[in-house]
Amino acid sequence: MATSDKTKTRDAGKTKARILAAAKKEFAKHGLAGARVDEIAERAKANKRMIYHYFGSKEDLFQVVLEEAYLDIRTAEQKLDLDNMPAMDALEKLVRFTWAYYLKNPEFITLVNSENLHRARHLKKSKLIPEISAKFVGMMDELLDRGVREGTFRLGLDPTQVNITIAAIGYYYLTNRFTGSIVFDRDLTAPEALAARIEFNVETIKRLVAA
Amino acid sequence: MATSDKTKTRDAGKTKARILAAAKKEFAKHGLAGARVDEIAERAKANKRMIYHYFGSKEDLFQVVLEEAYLDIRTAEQKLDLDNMPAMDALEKLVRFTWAYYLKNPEFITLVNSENLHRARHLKKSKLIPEISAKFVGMMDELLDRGVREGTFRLGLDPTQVNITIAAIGYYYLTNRFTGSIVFDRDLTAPEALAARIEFNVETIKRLVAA
Amino acid sequence: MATSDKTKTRDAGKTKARILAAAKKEFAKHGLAGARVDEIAERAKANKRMIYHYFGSKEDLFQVVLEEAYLDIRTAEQKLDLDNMPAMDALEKLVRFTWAYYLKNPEFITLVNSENLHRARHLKKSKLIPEISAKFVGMMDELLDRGVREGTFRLGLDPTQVNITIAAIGYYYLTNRFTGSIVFDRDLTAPEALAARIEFNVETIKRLVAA
Amino acid sequence: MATSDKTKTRDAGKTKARILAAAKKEFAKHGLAGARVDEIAERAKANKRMIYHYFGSKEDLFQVVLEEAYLDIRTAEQKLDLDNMPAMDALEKLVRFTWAYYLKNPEFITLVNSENLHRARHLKKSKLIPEISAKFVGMMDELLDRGVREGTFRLGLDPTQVNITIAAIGYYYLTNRFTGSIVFDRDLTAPEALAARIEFNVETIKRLVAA
DNA sequence: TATGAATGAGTGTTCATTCAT
DNA sequence: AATGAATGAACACTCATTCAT
Repeated sequence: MATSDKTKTRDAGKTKARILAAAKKEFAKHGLAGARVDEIAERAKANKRMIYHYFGSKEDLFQVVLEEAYLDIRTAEQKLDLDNMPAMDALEKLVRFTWAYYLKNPEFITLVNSENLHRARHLKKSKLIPEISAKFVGMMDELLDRGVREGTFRLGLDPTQVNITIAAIGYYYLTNRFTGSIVFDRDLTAPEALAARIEFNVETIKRLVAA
Repeated sequence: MATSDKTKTRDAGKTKARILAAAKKEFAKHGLAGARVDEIAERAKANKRMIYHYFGSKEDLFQVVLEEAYLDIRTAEQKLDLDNMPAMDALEKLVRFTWAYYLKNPEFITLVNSENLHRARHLKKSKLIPEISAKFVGMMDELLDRGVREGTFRLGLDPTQVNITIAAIGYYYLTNRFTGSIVFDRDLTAPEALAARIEFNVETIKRLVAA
Repeated sequence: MATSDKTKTRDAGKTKARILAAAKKEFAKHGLAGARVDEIAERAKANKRMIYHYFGSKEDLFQVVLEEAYLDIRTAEQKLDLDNMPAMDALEKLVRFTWAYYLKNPEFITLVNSENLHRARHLKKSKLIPEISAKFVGMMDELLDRGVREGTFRLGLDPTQVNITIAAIGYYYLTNRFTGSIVFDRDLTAPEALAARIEFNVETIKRLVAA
Repeated sequence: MATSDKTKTRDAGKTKARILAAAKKEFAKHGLAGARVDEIAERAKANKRMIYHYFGSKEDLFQVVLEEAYLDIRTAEQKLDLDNMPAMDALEKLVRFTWAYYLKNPEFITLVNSENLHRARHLKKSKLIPEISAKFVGMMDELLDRGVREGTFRLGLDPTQVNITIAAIGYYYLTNRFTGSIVFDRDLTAPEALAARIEFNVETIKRLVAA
């Protein structure tokens, strides 16, 4: 009788998940400093006290949100199955995936920006991130090697630089699309503009690695 | 002797300038939400009241700081004198300049990030920005045209995409160097790392535009 | 023992009531502009934050205080039971009641003065006031009609003018008793002075309506 | 040569007068607490420092404004020349004058209200006010005596009560016209409403004093 | 597990007043 | 006589966090 009519509450896992989802939105929208704990609680339809119960503090909550964000993108990348196609195709697939992921998960970019404003203070404390990052880095190592062997990639490319560049040309466009739309006097957020950008990016990367 | 140790006071222009400089640092360090008006006042050795006297509000001050930042980079770009050299050299010069400017003025990046978090709310109100942006955009238009005429650039390149890409590969690296250093397990801020990155970027852009 | 000395805490209703009572005093004493939120909090032995939690803002709090004040006097008037006596007696009763109410609730006058300084900005937003005012206005309509039927009141009296006049001769005396005491060089606040005034007012109204 | 092109400035008397006029408006509009010294300075097109130079402080300025206000109405009353007509006519003339004065000088009412909120703190310090008030009070003494002698006024009327009542029925209506318009669901500020009120007031006073 | 009430230290902003010229 | 710059105390309001149940 006690819990029967309150299935929403009294369920630790769900409450925690709702808080996390709400926090992700709030942190993405306003950054760490601008985010409001009250707002997170309300959005999560959870009592504010629960946030402290489960996560300890606003900053700790931010760290968990951030870790989850990285975990999510890295997991998705692992599922790309890039090994069963020519290296050049695999690379294009990765470029398109990265762009699509940023588009579908705009919080990722804002969270990372916030974290960099804080000089990666929270990420440094994480034990999870280095682990999952290693796999991601290894992926590009192998891909570039394979491309060289296949004769389509040039030799001597630094995998980290390539990785960063792939991220950069998508990430920068999206995070700066608001100021960019003013500077370039053009709606960078329009569907056609987005479509044009990804094609341009694919071309950029292909030319970058081409043998 | 009387005024020697108080040269700072009773000079509206200087006080305003000190406030602006202090605000630039504070906003760059903590973002709009995280910045503290008290801190700005203290750093500027000015009375907090003066900030409101000269700038109206924290947000208005942010807008002025942002405008000044854009004005500064656009002014510096205009001084590059790119017309008196082959287009490919001019492009490389621009890439190197952009990178150097970001490095020397790290606030620029953080301010722009902050502004994008706020969806360019302040830039939209500015009358100055569209004006100075137009010139900047025109510069690339002409450069690409000339490169094509000189036979070194390929045809059909979108100047805006090129501009964005030049900014992206520098900006992203720098704004994300803290999380990046963890993800890639490598000190991206080390002088050698910076040197390597700019060379990589020059290569990237050259390959992008090459005929 | 546990809760005995802290009965005030952890009771939303009581806290709210304490804030309202404190606000009434503070607003009455200093007006809207002169009132201090800190002072209200202290007087209410409540945290300042609670004021904003329950009432939103200083102005909103003022509006609630004002509404309560009007509600209180209108409720008290409804209890007068003026129907079971000759109209002239009823009118006198109302005059005496109004005076007594002003005397016992000096905040009412000051609050209304404050609100008029602000051109009824807050009252305009209220949905409650028009409702309760209608009943009050109707009361005088009926009373004057009855007085005419009973042959003691003259015909053609405007109920609103009578109402205003009854209020005026009491309200003005009390709100201006401080400057009045100087101008007339006489202590208008002395008990005898008050007693004399109400008798004079009864006479004034009786002569005003007499057939 | 020095002052020729600056006739506005460098004239102590005029600056003082402009400050006084501006202060009257500002105090009338916002009360003592709500009034802003900056606003007064701006309205007077005077330097803020001048206010302190001439008047010492915000409160002292308020006192001067208040004294001037009382001085003005009392002076105007003295000019009414009530002796050369029947007492009843003189009384009516006074009632109409008082109403007209309030209407034409709405600041008077608001200033007096403000002063009463402060329990006549400033008026108490004035040496001027008791003097000029005495004459005003004496006027009614004589008028009532004469009315009795002429056989139109009843005996035993307290001049102070009559004075207060004449003021009350005009003052209250005007000061409370904003809340009144809501309570009585009628525009008390309309020209017709004002015209109706003064006639009602004349009737009220005539009936009050009638033999 | 969950909650609504409560808090103290800020946080942006405003104000009357004084300083230096 | 007049001014623009500057100030410190206060003000309305907010926030992350804890208490009591």
